[in-house]
Amino acid sequence: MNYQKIPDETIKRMPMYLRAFSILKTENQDTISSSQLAERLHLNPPQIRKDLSYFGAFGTRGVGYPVASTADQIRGILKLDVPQKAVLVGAGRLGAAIAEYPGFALFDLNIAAIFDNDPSKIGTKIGTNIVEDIEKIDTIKACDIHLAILAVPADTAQSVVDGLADCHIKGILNLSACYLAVPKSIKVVTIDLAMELGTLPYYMM
Amino acid sequence: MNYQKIPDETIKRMPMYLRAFSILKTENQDTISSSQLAERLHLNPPQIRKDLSYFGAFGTRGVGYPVASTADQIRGILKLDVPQKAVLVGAGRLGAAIAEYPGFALFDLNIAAIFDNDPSKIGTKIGTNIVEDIEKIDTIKACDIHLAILAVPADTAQSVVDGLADCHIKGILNLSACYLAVPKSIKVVTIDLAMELGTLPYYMM
DNA sequence: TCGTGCTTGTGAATGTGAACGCAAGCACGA
DNA sequence: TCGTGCTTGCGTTCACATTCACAAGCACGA
Ligand SMILES: NC(=O)c1ccc[n+]([C@@H]2O[C@H](COP(=O)([O-])OP(=O)(O)OC[C@H]3O[C@@H](n4cnc5c(N)ncnc54)[C@H](O)[C@@H]3O)[C@@H](O)[C@H]2O)c1
Ligand SMILES: NC(=O)c1ccc[n+]([C@@H]2O[C@H](COP(=O)([O-])OP(=O)(O)OC[C@H]3O[C@@H](n4cnc5c(N)ncnc54)[C@H](O)[C@@H]3O)[C@@H](O)[C@H]2O)c1
Repeated sequence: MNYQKIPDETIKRMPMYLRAFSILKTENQDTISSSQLAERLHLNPPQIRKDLSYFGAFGTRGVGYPVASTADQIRGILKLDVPQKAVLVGAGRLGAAIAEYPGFALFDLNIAAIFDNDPSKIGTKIGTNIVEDIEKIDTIKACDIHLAILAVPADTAQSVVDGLADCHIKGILNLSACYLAVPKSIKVVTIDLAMELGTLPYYMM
Repeated sequence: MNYQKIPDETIKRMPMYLRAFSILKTENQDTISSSQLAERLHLNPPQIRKDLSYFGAFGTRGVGYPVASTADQIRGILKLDVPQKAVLVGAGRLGAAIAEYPGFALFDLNIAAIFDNDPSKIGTKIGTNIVEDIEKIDTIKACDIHLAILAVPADTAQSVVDGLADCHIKGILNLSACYLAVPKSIKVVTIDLAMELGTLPYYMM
């Protein structure tokens, strides 16, 4: 048994690799070397080789990585080889932008349901979904949905999460500026745009 | 001279500390210990002490950190002690959500101008700003604006950035999924929501 | 004025990830 | 069939970040 823990940083880069390989496929390039790929992504070639080698030997020495099959491998690793459904909670400004964003399709991630608690929003259509009442969040249990995107105000985020935890949700993308307490079985990624913008002035001369 | 390079990871946490201290101030708590703060932010106490100590000794042994003055110190470190203006390029779905988001105010970050290239958007009002023609991006040179938020399609992002580089912009928050080539004087932070969501299925059992 | 208790500040140790350099080994042509 | 050139895979080294452990030192009360 040659088990080795895979660095989180490697996992974070995998979708970038998948995107690159997907694009290469549309360009009809059938192999790519680590140095060519590194140039595209602005990484170092050894970084890419090490990352991919954590999951096995995908490349051919002297040639490079076969585009199509490596893309399939990465999709399998990330569990993106089957379409994944996500629920969006919070149909506000940011939620609406996300609901209409076509860019998730590249990863076969689909927003399959939208919930809000504002009566004026419930029943309206955003993208291909009708906004439903957050009280009925239980209905997603029957829908094979395991991802959630959270675009509600920070002070209500925790209560929404508590509800999601009972609905087989296993991954949450949290867009509000708060810590979320979740059972260990749920993975949370928090993105706080204001905080990211707040670091920038520091680097100015 | 006791110069020491400050870890990037420390800088990333500073806005979090600033937010916490700002909130504590509104709660009329005048000192806080590293362990109390750690509990709020779900960090380890030594992490907080080390981070803050990179910038000097703000705390009092036996007591903790004085809320008001430490907040001021952090604001100074992050250059958020003076209001910072940002320009938003791309008044689409995501851009509009950001333009109307009040959460930047906590850090005294203000969106002072919005640009787009779509004639149907130019002239319309979003939040407190009128959308202007991207051709006139030069006008920001006179406005003391050094931050930019980029919410344009990935394939036009680089051309917009080339224009911004001539306009005294020193920091860019890039929301599209692409690498941006910039002079060394400009700091870029890229956030790709699709990529972040794409990592989540990996962690599912 | 002095002692006690508490929390900071910080060097040292540990852990984690990035970069390097080279042996392994496939493809291809002679 | 064998040699050459190229690129991977990976052990090792290096750099960075986190955690630990404890001395330093302020506040407060006796
Ligand atoms: N808009 C941005 O650019 C931006 C930037 C950074 C962070 N954020 C964060 O993203 C989150 C959403 O931002 P927004 O601008 O879309 O806010 P918003 O107020 O426009 O939308 C919030 C939505 O959540 C709904 N909601 C409130 N409580 C709910 C509940 N208990 N259950 C279900 N739905 C509920 C509201 O009805 C509303 O539709 C906030 O936490 C905000 O801090 C937004
Ligand atoms: N909406 C989301 O949830 C989401 C999520 C992740 C990433 N993104 C990324 O953010 C960016 C914007 O997304 P969006 O959903 O707002 O797209 P959008 O198409 O709604 O908006 C893009 C805007 O940019 C403008 N534009 C195009 N070229 C321009 C130019 N040269 N100069 C100035 N303006 C120009 C367009 O007129 C449009 O108003 C895209 O790169 C997208 O990939 C969006």
